[in-house]
Amino acid sequence: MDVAVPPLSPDTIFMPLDQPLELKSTLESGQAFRWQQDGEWWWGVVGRHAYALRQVDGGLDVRSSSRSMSAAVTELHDFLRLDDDLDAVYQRLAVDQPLAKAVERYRGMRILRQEPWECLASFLCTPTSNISRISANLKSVAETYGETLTLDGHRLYRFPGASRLAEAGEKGLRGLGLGFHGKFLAQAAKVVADGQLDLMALRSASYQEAKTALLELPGVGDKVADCVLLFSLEKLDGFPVDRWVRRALVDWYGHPEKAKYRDLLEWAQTKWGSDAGYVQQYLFHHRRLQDASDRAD
DNA sequence: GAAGGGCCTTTGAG
DNA sequence: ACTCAAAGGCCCT
Repeated sequence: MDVAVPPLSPDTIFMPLDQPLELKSTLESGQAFRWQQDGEWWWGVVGRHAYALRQVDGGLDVRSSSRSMSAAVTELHDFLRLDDDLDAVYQRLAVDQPLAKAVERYRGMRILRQEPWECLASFLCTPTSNISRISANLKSVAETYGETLTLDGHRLYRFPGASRLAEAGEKGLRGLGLGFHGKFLAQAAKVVADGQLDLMALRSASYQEAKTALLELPGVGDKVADCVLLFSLEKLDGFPVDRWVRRALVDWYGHPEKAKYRDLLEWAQTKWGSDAGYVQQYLFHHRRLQDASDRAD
């Protein structure tokens, strides 16, 4: 069946994919909070540039504020972790019932390789919050303090650097509705801006070394640390246990409700090794959306 | 050292 | 108008 397709603007390029990718679940599964859907296009920022992405047969249509489209494709490839062999991960997880179900539903959901500072700042805003509020908070922060980018008439904002948010301070951030998260974010911003913590260097550190360093920051406990490790610091064995993952582990794998965080973490890492991060993402997303649809009944 | 409890911001749902 | 919950962490017993 033929569908009328508007012509692509001249600077749209097609990026072929040889990996499973589903944009919606990847960008709306609580790992990144600033991508926005407008019709079939997804708008967001990676590095120094704005992007618009559209899922099409066999790949993505890409628009970017970058002058070099080859650099843009490289940057997206990195961001989307297309270097991970997701089908191989699926094969290893297929023996497990809840995971097989989650993979069937959300095939193509990928872990993202985010910028460590934005990732840390984002997850400092998550405790006892919810995804829609977290997204609103981070949007305010970026619009207030971030550099403006434009792409095809759309305005997007880079996430502000640590020194900019250190200047903003707790007051400025609380003023944006961040609540007590504003204090943690301001404090972390100062530590990073002062060079006391080199986030990028943690990419080449071990899981334990990197985690120990993150746990020094006020507002960073086991869970936030594991999110930053998994979503931005190359630690695919990171296994953040939040409310939803805990429910999944209790109901589907027989763990006691009050199991200690570190016992659950060790169990997951022993069982799934460096697939633990993907396991967590599928359990989280599956469980969260399942409960949401149950409530809608 | 482990375990339990109170507290912290804001927002939306019921 | 009230209570509950939301990708938790900290501090005190």
